[in-house]
Amino acid sequence: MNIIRILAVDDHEMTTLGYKFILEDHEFDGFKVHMDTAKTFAEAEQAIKQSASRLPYHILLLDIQLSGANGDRDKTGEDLGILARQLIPESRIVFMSSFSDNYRINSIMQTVNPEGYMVKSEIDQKSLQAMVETVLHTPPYYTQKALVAIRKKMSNKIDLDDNDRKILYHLSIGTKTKDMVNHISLSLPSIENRKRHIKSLFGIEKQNDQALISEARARGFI
Amino acid sequence: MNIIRILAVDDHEMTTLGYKFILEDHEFDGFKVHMDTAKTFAEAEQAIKQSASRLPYHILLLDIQLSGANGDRDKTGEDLGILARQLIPESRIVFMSSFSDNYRINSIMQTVNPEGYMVKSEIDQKSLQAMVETVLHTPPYYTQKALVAIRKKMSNKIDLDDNDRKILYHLSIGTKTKDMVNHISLSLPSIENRKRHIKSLFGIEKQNDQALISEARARGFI
DNA sequence: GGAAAACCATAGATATTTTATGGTTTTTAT
DNA sequence: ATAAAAACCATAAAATATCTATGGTTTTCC
Repeated sequence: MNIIRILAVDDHEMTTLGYKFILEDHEFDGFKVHMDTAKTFAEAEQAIKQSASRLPYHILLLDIQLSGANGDRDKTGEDLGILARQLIPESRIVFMSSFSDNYRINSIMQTVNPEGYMVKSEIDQKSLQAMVETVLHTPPYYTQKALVAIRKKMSNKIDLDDNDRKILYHLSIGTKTKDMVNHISLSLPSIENRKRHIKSLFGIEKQNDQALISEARARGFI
Repeated sequence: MNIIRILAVDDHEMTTLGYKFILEDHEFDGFKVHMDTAKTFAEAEQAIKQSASRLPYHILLLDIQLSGANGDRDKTGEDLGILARQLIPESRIVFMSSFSDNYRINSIMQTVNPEGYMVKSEIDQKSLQAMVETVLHTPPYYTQKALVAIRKKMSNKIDLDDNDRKILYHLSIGTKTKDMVNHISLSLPSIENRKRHIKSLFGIEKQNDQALISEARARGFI
């Protein structure tokens, strides 16, 4: 009987335990699952590094938000994914996203290009098992809400460049426009111009930042 | 018992008949299917227009390639989709694509943004029925191979503008570079420059058109 | 081998984007 | 309510990027 080795990473231990019980107990066709778990970025990082030199994990289940010890600017599951792609490229990577992470899907599709993407509210016993099968044999596996987000992205005709996206990102986290010059290599008037330009692309000329943020969110940019 | 009205369009009559038998015979939960069929762009166009003024179709199943009477430059299922979105915006649109149409998926996602996309080789009784249910209740519905194509698109970091895509398209249909000036409003040196530029984006500097075409295909641009 | 097409390089012309500057309007905090 | 901060807007000059004309070299294809 083959063993499929999975590493599940989530800062809520109950979550990874749930994955573990469901998948280790299930009778797959031709293999059994063995699951390791990690609660923090550091733990996961070490597990991935160790596995790289010995037995690489077949599947990584990565939570996106990892509330680490040191409060604010933490490493995320996305960073773990990028690391794993380098160290164990043959592993299948699946993101376990909460709804609020959904705006990240675009970035994650480009930086990690995961074999699977599940929105947590849609995860149950059946979908977990189906995910493992699909990801091993015929990736990708996306849950319905992930598909909705992906469809929204794909149908979007407007393409913003990197600076535009940075502006929207900083707006979304409350950075003041005048302070963006410290994070984006553009002058203040340029940033203002770009904001105006994006607003016109979005069809919300002459409106304020709040309108821009909510429109950008509705369009899946943030 | 509610009636779900579907229009299926395909130049192979057997195909639409297959859809019709499968879906009209099946016992859905709370509704029955009534299906009309059309073999040509013109027939489908008329059916859509008529339905717009009376009872709009709930679902449209559109083949992409419609070999019409007049040989070459025919209207495609994509054009039908665009038309239908205007005339009966409440209808759900599902494309039935053969594998060779797959490069169109990007364009179709932007021009029509269909509720479903099925690759024909993956269509069977079960998937057809699942598609109807999903598209009515929680779109979108994509088959596995469609997902693979979508994933490829999403993970692609390189964004080419309209002129770049036109150049690749014309290359793919065998237009000579020097003749592209008749189809694209750029000078010859510009087109040459852009080809060089795209090649460098693709990491195939100093290679010929053949390499460019196959790389563009591999990356899902054509 | 010769013609056609693809490919490459340079420099001037165009177009776009950025920036500096100086101002007006809106928001925010007290 | 008012003063300060930030957002917003407009203009013109500067900097960049893109396009084009031209002329040449290499590759491809009969």
